Amino acid sequence: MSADPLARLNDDQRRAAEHGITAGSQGPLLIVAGAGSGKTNTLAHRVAHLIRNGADPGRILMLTFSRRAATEMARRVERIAAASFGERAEALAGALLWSGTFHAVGARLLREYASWIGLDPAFTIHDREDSADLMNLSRHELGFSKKESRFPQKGTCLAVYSRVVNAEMPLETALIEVFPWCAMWKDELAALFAAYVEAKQRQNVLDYDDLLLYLAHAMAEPAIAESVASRFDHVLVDEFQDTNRLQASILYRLKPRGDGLTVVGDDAQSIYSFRAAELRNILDFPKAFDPPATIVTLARNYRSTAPILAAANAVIGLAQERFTKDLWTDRAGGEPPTLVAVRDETDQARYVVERVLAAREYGTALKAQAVLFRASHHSGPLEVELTRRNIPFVKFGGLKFLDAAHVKDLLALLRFAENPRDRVAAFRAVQLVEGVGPGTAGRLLDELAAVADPAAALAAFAPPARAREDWTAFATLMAALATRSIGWPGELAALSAWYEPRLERRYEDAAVRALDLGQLAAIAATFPTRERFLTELTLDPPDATSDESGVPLLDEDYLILSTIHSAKGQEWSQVFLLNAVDGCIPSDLGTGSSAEIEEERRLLYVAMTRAKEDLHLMVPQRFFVHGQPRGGDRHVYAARTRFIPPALLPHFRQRAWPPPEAIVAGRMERPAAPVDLAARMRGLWR
DNA sequence: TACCTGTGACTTTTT
DNA sequence: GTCACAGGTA
Repeated sequence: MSADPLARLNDDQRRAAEHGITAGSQGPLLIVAGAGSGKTNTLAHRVAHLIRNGADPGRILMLTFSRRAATEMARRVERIAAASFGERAEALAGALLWSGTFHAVGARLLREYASWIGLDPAFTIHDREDSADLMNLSRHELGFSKKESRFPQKGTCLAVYSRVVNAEMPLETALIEVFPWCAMWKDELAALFAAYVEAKQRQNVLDYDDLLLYLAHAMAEPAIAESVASRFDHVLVDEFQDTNRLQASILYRLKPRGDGLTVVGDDAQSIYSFRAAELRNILDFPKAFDPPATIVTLARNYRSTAPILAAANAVIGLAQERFTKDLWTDRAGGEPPTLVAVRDETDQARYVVERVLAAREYGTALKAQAVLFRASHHSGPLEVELTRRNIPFVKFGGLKFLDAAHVKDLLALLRFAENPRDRVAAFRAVQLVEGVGPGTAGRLLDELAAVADPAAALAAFAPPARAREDWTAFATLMAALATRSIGWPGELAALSAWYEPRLERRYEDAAVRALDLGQLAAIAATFPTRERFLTELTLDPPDATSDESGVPLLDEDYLILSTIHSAKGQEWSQVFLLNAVDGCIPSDLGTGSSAEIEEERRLLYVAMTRAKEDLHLMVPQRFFVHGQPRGGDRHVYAARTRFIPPALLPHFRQRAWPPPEAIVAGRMERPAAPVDLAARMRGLWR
């Protein structure tokens, strides 16, 4: 144990870590922490310092916004605690019982307090897809799918609902401000949402928003608020600029006077307004309390070289509105970021691979390098090139393992067994039986909903003639799952065995998909019960799918591919940003309002500030458009992102790749004598 | 009623 | 390249 555990912090960081401990006051604290300013480190030191000064780690609540931030935080606290506690660190491992996303903590508290609020603690949690499907059922039942002019699709309906809940705003306001093209459907949407809520309650399911909504409303009851609040002496919130109003409500009900409350954030890195993140949460935090919260600002950047930081500062400097100061660093030297002009996405991928391999030759591990992009599908050509050249990579963000149809099938079966009233799961599950379609499924579900014992009704159900043969095996299997006679995780193996013939019938690539089922079984084995598996899988889905290349083992070296959103809070030695062109950043889907444009600018800022040593912004001159006939060659010519106008070019180095000479050397072979084209042109008219 | 096929609209970021 | 939906057939 070192003499001063905080010795490695600078003065500002130390003030943040020690706040309220030496002074004896436990007033609220706001840490405004710029990119790379050692934010997570400071927060982790604060937690360790609290514990060292007598705080009970079991009574510390650490809330983060994303799952990735949650794991990162837990890891750092454990490491720092281990360093400063020495031998006692062993006893501390796992002592931080309450650390996770708002949603995960919400789910856990709701299960504990279920009986207080008339909730069945065995509720299942619907992910976004499931919620949209359930919304769709109500949409059909109300007859909105057959309107003369098009009614919003299920995903849009859910987005409106989610906005209303998370932003705590009236439906009308949400429609006007965020979904103006749906404003004509206000009454229908209100009716739809009412039906949706009733459907959820009948089936004993909660969606993501409910995890926050139920908790917020429960906490409005003084008795419950007091009980929950009394469990926590300290509450720390990371990425506070990304929280929405509903989350703020929960926080203020938990700690109305702000005692022991610490929040950390950076308004320049707010990139989640599509999820109703409310920048005012962080701006108004200090004055929400009396006396106001203490503010500590961390403006020194320890991550990037001076030229990279200067370029990033220049980009964010053009923002219309900004509250935090520029970051500074004393890391001298380094190259300015490079703007790389390439012909198309294929060359872009080749350039990245070439540079990644070159850097590895000079000693930069693949893991210390990352390729970032705005939308998940932007990495497609790069993934092809990486696979072709046998370079291992792991992709974060975008399509989830759980989104694959065959994985969803298996989970639907499992969820149906766990909660027979879960209509979305049941609807999907029973249609896996050959000869059962939407009609039969609907009829069965109505029967199940009407009886007291759904398991018995399932066994007694008489399916249509051609489904009869398959049905017996299905009903037997589901009965076994209902009575839990097989045991966990053997249930999943039994389901897979039943499901696999269907897999081969349905999909060409059944072999690849079967691997996913194997992986699912491996994941399942790490959970003690079926219920825990289902809950935690919904809230904490695995990131990577097992395609042909397979998931690299954790001790292997691999390249990181990530959406910018998923890259927040991370850092790498060398960073590539794909498609730094208008239409991608800003996305042409997000250029409606100036607020949206500003968010895209912050997105570029977040991407740039991930780099420690080298930063490459890729500018493909053209790329192919989706949604055209096979083999079509429609493409658009792209311009450099508008967030790097000519005035900012001095902060960058520009190059074209491949260099012009390479093209000449590779392609041209001059004829012995020059061809006199001019003479031929003249000859055309003679 | 299940299932196949053709047509048209849409395609972000995450819990 | 996907999803929602309409229409035809067994």
